[in-house]
Amino acid sequence: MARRTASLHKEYEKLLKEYGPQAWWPMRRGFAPKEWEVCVGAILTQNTNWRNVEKALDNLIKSNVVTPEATLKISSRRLEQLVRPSGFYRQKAIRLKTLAQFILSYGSFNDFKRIERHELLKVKGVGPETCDSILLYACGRPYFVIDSYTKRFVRSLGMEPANYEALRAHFESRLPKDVALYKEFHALIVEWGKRKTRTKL
DNA sequence: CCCCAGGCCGCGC
DNA sequence: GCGCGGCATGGG
Repeated sequence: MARRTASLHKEYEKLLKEYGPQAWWPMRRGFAPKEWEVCVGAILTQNTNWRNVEKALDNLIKSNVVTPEATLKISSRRLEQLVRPSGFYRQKAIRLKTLAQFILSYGSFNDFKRIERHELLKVKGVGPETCDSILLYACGRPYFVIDSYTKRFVRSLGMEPANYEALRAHFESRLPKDVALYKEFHALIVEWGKRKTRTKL
């Protein structure tokens, strides 16, 4: 176990060599998403195919609902219709408004960025994966994201994934505390997962 | 027609 | 602290 897990960084290097550097968060319209868009994506992708999330993101962008302020201002009914393609749309509309309100209560997004993890986890609709996605990809903080792809990946290495926190500790304790590395490794794992399950692009 | 997708909440136990 | 049903759309 120790030998296998100690080589986690080598698994990273293998993926990097095979796939090349990935976008840190799915790139849309040819450029990297803004911080709030990452938060929105993290909520909308909960148990949902990213393709459906993109449709919802397109709707939000077309309607210029691209900030926490605009997300609070729009009616719940309208917001529901915009995010509808991503599924669970009533829940997700609520979660977006809740998160927007929460972030704005910090004043600026930059102030929000220093939030304690356990505080962000208290927000209704923000579970461990959504939380760490926001912390890593929107706040630039060194928290390794554990999602279904990550669990599949460690299983492919011959480990049984433990609970979320244990798995996160597993990654974080065996990798240099490096935000860029965490982002890249996670993106590579997602790419790995998509290639493995892809039947058709 | 059935299964799945980058979860999370609320409940019962 | 863990297991389970509910939440909903779109693609294979």
